[in-house]
Amino acid sequence: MGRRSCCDKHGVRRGAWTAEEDKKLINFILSNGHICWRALPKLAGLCRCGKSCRLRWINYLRPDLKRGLLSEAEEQLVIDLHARLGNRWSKIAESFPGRTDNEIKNHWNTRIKKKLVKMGIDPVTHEPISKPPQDEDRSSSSLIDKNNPPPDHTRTSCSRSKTDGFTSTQSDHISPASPNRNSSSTDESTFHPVDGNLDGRVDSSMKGLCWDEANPIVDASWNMQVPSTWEDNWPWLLDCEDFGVHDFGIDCSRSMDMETVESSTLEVGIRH
DNA sequence: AAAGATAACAACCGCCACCAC
DNA sequence: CGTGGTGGCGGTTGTTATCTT
Repeated sequence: MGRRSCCDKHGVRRGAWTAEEDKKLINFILSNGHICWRALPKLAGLCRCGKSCRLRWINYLRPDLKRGLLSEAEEQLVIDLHARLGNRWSKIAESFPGRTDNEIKNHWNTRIKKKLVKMGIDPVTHEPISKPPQDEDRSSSSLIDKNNPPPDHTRTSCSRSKTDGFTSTQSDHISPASPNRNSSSTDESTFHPVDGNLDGRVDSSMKGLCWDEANPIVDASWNMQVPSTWEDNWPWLLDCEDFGVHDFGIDCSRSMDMETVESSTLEVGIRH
């Protein structure tokens, strides 16, 4: 509709973030929170667009991020949630404290998808591909009951519509129950992770995998843990030898009393 | 050891929802 | 109510790392 992108492309850096930029961003957010993503780059002295800063922070710099590969249990839960929610990665990511939607999405696209195909399961429909593998161990994947087909996410490209959820740009067989991140009618309102199914039925593969607040599969160490030191949370930044850690006021955060850090990080956490 | 293929992941883009005015 | 700004989401691409030949 002709609206300009959030950032003009002139004078705005793109591509991989440098350690220096990371430090500036971390430093600024820890000190001030992110007041306004659009204004942040200027205030933090970054030649980036706000969107880019937000993404970098959320996907990579947040202190509460878990790193490393998804565990088997996490992977299985992704599969189960995907079967129910479709490609709504942010919703799926909500069940994985410390993981980002981007991370889960990437993991899905690069690993889980292939894994499922190997197992003879269509990663889109979660149905067996063509002839169902008779003797294959299907316990490790949650196949959806034929009477309760999974949400249709056969589209490879879709746009979201205010009124009817997804509008297909490639596939025209959209089921009415298609996932719609805006409508709470079909899934999130009725899907109870603990129950493990849309209507409370527990599919066998979900037993023992259901998200349980009391016994989360993933640890709960994501609650905006306050970094005690820079080395603890952003150790890779210290590897950069092009500039000193102290060049960007990092030291001030180190000496920042914990109350300040706590309030600022808490603020960041609360805002989202 | 080098080249090509593949996998993994960070980052970007475009669209949409929400909100303030 | 309409418009514009902003944040958030999902799809896609680009780059780097790893594996294979």
